[in-house]
Amino acid sequence: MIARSTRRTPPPEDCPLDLCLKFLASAWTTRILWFLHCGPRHFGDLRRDLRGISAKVLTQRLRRMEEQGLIARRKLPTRTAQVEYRLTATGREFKPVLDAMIRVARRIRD
Amino acid sequence: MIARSTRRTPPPEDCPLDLCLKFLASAWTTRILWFLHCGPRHFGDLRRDLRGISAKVLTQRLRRMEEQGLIARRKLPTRTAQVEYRLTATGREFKPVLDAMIRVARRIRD
DNA sequence: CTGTATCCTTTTAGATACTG
DNA sequence: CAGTATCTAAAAGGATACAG
Repeated sequence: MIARSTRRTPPPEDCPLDLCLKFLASAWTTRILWFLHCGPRHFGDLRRDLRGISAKVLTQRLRRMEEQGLIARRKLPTRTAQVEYRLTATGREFKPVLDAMIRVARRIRD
Repeated sequence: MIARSTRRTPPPEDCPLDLCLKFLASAWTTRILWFLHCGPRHFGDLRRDLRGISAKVLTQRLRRMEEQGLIARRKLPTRTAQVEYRLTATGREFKPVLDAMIRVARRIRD
């Protein structure tokens, strides 16, 4: 016997999973997506949503997500500086993943 | 007008998303789950599956996943030391999340 | 084959102070 | 309100050598 194994071969390395993970690499990123699914939110709203996140890190995550095309940034023409973030069409594509995460979490918790 | 905002309030902080993220925090973890969904695999098989992972990091991830109850470790009674890792029932619960990740990745890629 | 031990780098994040 | 700047810490990961 020469063949070293008859085990099933794993999926190819170009698995789309890797692509998805490039987007969800940070725990904060996933949470930001979640909160924006409720609708557009201001920078300050997100800071309150994501209790504990620092302004620096929030800015970093938002900039990254903007580069990736997940969210869009818009300055509001208000008196005091205000900025609104909203999901792009691409960003909305992740909803099924978040829903699946929530479902499995509930099952494990119970 | 005193209320500072009429914006939708975000979901409660005990969102199950956080629980799920505790499991999928590492990119390697998600990939390991994926490969184990094909069936039980040896330590060396996983090293080849996860091209680029070091033995140290693979061990770290596997130990952590074992503690979390995602996988089970079993020493095989072979002549040379061999260890098999397989998903637990809890580990299998994550399949829908992985599937959703793959679907969105494919949509974004195209 | 399945790890452990060391050392080092990168990424992520927190704290704090400050600005337009 | 929405950031920037700076410094620091913790976590994740890589490389290499070595062990049972």
